[in-house]
Amino acid sequence: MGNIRATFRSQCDNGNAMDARIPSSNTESPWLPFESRRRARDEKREAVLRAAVQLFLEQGYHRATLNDVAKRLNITKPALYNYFRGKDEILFECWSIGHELVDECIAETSASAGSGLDKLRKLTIRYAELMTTDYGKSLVRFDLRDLSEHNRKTVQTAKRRIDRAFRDYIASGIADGSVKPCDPKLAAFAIAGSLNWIGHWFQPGGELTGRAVAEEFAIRLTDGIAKTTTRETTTRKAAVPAAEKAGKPPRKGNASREDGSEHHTRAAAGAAGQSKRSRGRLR
Amino acid sequence: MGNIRATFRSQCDNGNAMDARIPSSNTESPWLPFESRRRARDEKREAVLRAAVQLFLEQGYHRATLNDVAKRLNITKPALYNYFRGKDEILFECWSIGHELVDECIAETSASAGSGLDKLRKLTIRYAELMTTDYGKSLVRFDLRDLSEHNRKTVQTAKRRIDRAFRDYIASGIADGSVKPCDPKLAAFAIAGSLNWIGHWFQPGGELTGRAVAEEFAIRLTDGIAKTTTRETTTRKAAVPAAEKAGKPPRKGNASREDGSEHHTRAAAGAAGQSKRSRGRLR
DNA sequence: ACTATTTATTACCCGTGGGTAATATACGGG
DNA sequence: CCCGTATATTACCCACGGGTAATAAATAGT
Repeated sequence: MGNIRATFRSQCDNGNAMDARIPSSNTESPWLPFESRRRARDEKREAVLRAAVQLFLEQGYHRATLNDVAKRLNITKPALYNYFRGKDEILFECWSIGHELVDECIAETSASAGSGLDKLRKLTIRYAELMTTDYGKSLVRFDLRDLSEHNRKTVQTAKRRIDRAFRDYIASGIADGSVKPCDPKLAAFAIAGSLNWIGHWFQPGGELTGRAVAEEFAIRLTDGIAKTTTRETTTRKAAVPAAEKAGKPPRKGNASREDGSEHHTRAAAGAAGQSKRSRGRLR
Repeated sequence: MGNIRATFRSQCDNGNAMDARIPSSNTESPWLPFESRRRARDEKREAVLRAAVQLFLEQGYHRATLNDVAKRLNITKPALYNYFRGKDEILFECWSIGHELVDECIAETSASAGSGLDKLRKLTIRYAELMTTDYGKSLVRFDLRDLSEHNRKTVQTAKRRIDRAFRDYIASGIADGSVKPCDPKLAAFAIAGSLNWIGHWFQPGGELTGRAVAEEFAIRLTDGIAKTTTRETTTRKAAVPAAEKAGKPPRKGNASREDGSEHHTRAAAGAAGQSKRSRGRLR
């Protein structure tokens, strides 16, 4: 039955020519079928996450099995446990990467100059574009309840932080006169909801590029509350910065290390990278 | 272990006083603990659906088990199979009810007079309010991929119909001058996305009523594309019409009735009720 | 009352899939 | 060259939950 020895290699024929790191479906496996398996640990870890997030999005978290994930990487299920404590931790890490990317967007936006409306637009366009990527979709397509208690709290906190950013920009926009008076809470819900929904319908192969959707939405969503209706060409900048490697293995270990919560820095490229990633669960 | 004989009755102490039918979390079971179990078949069927949709929303489809559903109704799992062919069919029926409700909204809106913008606003407010109900949430919180091939197609078709309604109203609004020129497709995505997201965050117990959210969203979302910015008090009408009973049992039967697709009419109260519900799957 | 039909119950099956134990192979350093 | 560590494999466990078979209780009809 098993014995999937060589005979693979399958979809690993795109040679190289990739420098963009995180967001972009980077489908190649560091595990070449049966020989030459060395490579930095973190690259493998990230490869697992890339495969996992793709599968979770394609099939849904519950339908996608760890065997599926492993198969896509030319390895077997137990090998995954060298890098993660369990399925839900993989899910959490996908979520974490998404949140780091959002935090970068927020940090950059907050650091920039401009009115409240300017910032709202800037965040909107960045957030929208993020929603067209795999890790961005993670933020809205996965179910909080699949996480452990501890990790769920972490994610909830992060989500609140995002919501806060939208509200703050709107509120400051009202204060500086760039935004019409309105309830920041509901307005934020309306805008963020529309953006989040992108993660449900956007398909990378479609007629629309992520950038195009982002720009259109930025105009459409902010026009309703802007004091002066603008149809400007929005700011143009680089897509998303790369992520540099760091951190160390989770190690399950037979010596019961209870509640080991360690950190894994994934520095931002341009802005202040205070993005951490906590690991470990109690079980 | 088992032997859950009497000793129940639990949460069945709200006496009566219920007349509102479908949308409104109507938590009471026609199966009183162990005596007097008669009642029309369809009422039981609907009670199953009410319990199921609540549980699916609370816990998520995959975490909620049929035992959970049954327990909430004071019955046991196999009893559910008197009314449904399987778990995924229950899910589908929840979806179907939601779609019938949407179809009613669309039908009423289309039948009404007014500009494209008027219709867009009318649909928006109704749709938003629907998203605050259990069956409305079904439309956006459940996963298509949990359905059988056949049922999935049905739902997809229905979803396209909804999308079409939004686009058509926007397009006709552009034609009659009530809406600013824009891409109907993207504008519809933006509005519907925002509305759909309500189904993810709205909690009935919160500070906001469904009606309040609906009215605020109707203004907020259409202001961006309206030619004349209005802050009108939106139309006031009755919530949602009742549903009358009809149809007949699915019956699994040991005589293999392959591919039995029957219909179950659920007439609308005010508008033309062409809402059908197809049943059966191939397996 | 007896019987047929519907509707529920108890007891069970079994596929699936997350997770683990034991083990084999590669790698790196002294 | 050999040993320790990291990393992978094979083979297994077992809980969970959807679904079914056999059966019992209730209901309706005559």
